[in-house]
Amino acid sequence: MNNNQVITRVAPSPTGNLNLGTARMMLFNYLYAKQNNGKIILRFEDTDKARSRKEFEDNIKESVDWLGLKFDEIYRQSERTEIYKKYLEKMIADGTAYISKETEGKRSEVIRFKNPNTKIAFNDTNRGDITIDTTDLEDFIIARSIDDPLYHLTVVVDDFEMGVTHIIRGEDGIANTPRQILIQEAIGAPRPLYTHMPMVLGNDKKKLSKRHGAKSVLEWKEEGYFKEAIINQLAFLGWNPGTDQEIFSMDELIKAFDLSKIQLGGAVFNMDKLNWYNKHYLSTRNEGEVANAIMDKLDGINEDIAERLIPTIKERISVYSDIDIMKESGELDYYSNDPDYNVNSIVWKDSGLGEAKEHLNKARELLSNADFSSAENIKNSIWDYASEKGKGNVLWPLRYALSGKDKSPDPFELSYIFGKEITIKRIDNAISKIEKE
RNA sequence: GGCCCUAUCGUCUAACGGUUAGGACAGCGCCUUCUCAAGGCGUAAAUCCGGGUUCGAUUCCCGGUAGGGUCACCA
Repeated sequence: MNNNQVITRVAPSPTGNLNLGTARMMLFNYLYAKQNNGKIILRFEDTDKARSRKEFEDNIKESVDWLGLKFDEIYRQSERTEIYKKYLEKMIADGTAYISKETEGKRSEVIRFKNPNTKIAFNDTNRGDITIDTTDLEDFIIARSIDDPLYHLTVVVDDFEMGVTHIIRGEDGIANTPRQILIQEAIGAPRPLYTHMPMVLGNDKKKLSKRHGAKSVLEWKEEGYFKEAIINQLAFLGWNPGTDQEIFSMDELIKAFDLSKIQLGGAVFNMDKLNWYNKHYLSTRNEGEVANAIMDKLDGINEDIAERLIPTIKERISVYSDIDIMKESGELDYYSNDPDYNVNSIVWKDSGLGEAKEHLNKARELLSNADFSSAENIKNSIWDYASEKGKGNVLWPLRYALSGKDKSPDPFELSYIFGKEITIKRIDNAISKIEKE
């Protein structure tokens, strides 16, 4: 047992699903522990029996597993009542706590801490010395009863019992620190090192919350975000390596992480940057895995077409859920249904309807004899003609005939995706539409 | 409101008294191109204000201002 071993902890209360803010706190504790060959403890602070739920605990566990955060030890405070009781009894015997008769509140009797009413000065590793007068804290309550301890007591006892050396927590913990130091001193616990991280903010600069549509880690996962993107994004919220490197794997983060470089001011969560990270990781992902994921989202589209559509989709999304958005906006309709045409749109710029028809006929002929095994081959079959007649004059009507949209992938790609039969059919449809005019 | 924390481009940030204040995302422009997307190149954009200290302040100190946090028999 090494007395100098770094031990960090993260202590969520299972009263909700794991959100990004807490996940970020876990990440920093994890990085710091790992880079110092230390330990990290996960402790469920479930002393509030009314609000704590097993399903949230499960959600938190599943989330950290997915993120790749491995904890060395896991505890549940509700199973440690005897330990807290021991300290409570000792404190009462010592006179640092006492049983108090109450005239207000839910109980007629609670246990209060005997506040010495001093100024507490503590050092935050990054913020320097912070001094707070504890007088207005009064004799705060540390337990509902001897068997029913409250947060401040359990935190201090556990951090002591578990040998926690470094507390890395949110800035909102600053206000709690004096109370906890008071209790440490009462039970003779050493003072750990404190680092308070800036909050994650929404666009309105307020603490990120459900109101901002803040999603749980698993919900991000459901949308198709990669854990690498989320970890990378989270790491850069309130920290940076001081170099121009933006992309970091977990191992690189462990090496590069520097607690002293943690920012002091709050950081706004930037969705665009997350999407950028995710697109990056999408591009470096195993192709088979990506193909399967995209394929799943493309149900409802003919399987052969969907198969050939995959690379086109991959290039156009940042995250898999973008495909759902494309579907809803109708952007994918022409992959499963022949489009309707607005005759005027078939024509490229100021060229005429007759000309469009002529080029479509020629394109039909060339494509009938073309090798459809790749978009490149299709392009080759028609490229010379298009170059000669003007690419816009030929390619725009062709592309429009295939998609019925002003904006779409290029006609070679579309032809390849559709295959010869559908390609020819749609050209015929467009031609007959022109003829009906 | 009391107490505490914070303050560089729109956003995330670099700078540890001397820089043309750098990078990334987003934006804009150009190139590529039949359109869109992707890609390449480029461009615009910041030291909250006022006092000090100093030969010299983004940087150190003080005061404002603004933002955030916290004031439970929650954690």
